Amino acid sequence: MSFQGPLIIQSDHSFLLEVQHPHYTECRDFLVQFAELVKSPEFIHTYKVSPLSLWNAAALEIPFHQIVSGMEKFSKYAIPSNILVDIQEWYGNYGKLVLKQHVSGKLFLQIQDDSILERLLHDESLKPFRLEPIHEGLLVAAGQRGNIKHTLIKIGYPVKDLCGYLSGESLKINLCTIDADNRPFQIRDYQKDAIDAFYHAGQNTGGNGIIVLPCGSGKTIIGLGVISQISNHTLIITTNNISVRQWNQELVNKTDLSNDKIGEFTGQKKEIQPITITTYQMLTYRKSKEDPMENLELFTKCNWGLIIYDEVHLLPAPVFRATTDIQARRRLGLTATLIREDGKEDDVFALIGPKRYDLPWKILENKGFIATAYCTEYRISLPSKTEHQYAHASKRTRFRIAAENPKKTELVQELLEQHSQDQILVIGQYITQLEELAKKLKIPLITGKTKHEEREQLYQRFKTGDLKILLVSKVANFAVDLPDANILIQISGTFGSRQEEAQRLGRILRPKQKNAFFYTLISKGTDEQQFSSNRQLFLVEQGYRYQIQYF
DNA sequence: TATCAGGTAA
DNA sequence: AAAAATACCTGATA
Repeated sequence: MSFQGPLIIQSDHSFLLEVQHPHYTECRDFLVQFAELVKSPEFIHTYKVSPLSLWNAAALEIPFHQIVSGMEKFSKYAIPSNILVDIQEWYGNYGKLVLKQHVSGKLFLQIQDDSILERLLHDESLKPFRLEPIHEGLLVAAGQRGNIKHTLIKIGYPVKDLCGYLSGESLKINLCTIDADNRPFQIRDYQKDAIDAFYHAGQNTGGNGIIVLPCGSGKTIIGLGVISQISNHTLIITTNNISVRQWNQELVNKTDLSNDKIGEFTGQKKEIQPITITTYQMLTYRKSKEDPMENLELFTKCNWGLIIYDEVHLLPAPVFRATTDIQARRRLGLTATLIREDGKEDDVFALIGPKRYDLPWKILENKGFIATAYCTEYRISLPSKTEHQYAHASKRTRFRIAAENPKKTELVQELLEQHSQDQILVIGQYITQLEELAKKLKIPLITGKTKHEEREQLYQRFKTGDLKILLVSKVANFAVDLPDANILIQISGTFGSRQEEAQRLGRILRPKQKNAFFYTLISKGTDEQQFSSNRQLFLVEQGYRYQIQYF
């Protein structure tokens, strides 16, 4: 073949992709199905395949031959022989271990591959389970359903769990065709697809797993759809109180459920109803480390037919432990990124489930469901005085000095003038930096300390367009009720959080007539530049290109 | 009954 | 490697 592919596949499982190549986009869309982007400098992007990335591909039923033929099509050179062997093994490992109910009342771990069986029998970490070898597999105590899956994934073997689910208390729920505000309501095609993917993955009874969708694409709607399809008592767990209220509103607004069937279990209210919405903190609260988690015990007694984990990428460690014990309940995880900066992706995979549905951001953009966004990274030199300070600073304080580069103020001013007709959010990481900027530019600032009443007032003024610029701290990461804007200027952010960057871009993606612009400001040649490129990885993977400017 | 300050956790 | 925000509780105040 005379075709020179854009992809260099290396034997260390890294895939190098040429950005300038005419087939770049096509190849990127192919790679994101089973690989993860780890580096994205200007000309060559590095992807890596891992067992987990291939298990997710296998769970999504992306055919293996499609992965191989894609690699052959895009590869510039011959594919190293170990790569094909490795990815086939990883991909193939999903589904090799199947967990089923056994007549004895125990669980049957079916293993078709004798060499795997042999390995498991001698593995130290499996000793405590006292597994009993029988024909074609092992018997496991019924109470160990979660633990065994968790332990096995840590040694490289994902389990396909076919033990089924408890039916849960039933409750008829239907979605409305006209919402409470008298507007027609219809579920979108991709939302329907996501609901179906989840439902059919569990032997057509609704199963377990994760749906990944961009910010602003209506994840709550998908939650409602799944609830109505399963029509069982449901526990919804979210990250904060505002989000609890939002779920409640959406349920009232778009389903035929009466108010008294929906309960909020938070610091303010302690209701448990057929549909109960609570927070992760409430669930795992205890007075001291020695006390039991009373709320959790309270909830495990209920006969839920479905548990929804909102923003599943933020799921805290104690909830993992709790989830281990409720493997017989249907579980739906919702998220925009699925990336965790703490590397616990495999815990999510084992205990909540594999990815069942994923929709690239650019596809939604093309269909007009989210706004077209342009990202720019401004690299700003340090003033000579600060440069000197930076050079002599300890590694700890360096990041902060770079983040608080005083020249950022000038650029912010310039950008504000350029976009005088737009709704602009300025987001920063450090309160002192934000306060200074607020004073200099005479813009209102919202931080964690701002009273709720004052926040609402500012949000309201911003919504009506009376106020065109708003300065916000990290509250923006959690504030679900933050009004929409079309320009976002990021003056500093958390070390290398890909998740945060994605969330922030999501702030300006609600569809509107105007295009969205995302500016991220960093100090040239400092540690901040390194962190910044890490932050951008997820969005680059999704097809966003950061234009580099110098200031 | 509601709201606020203060402390703790993760 | 570090700062900020959140949500829980308790107890005081109105």
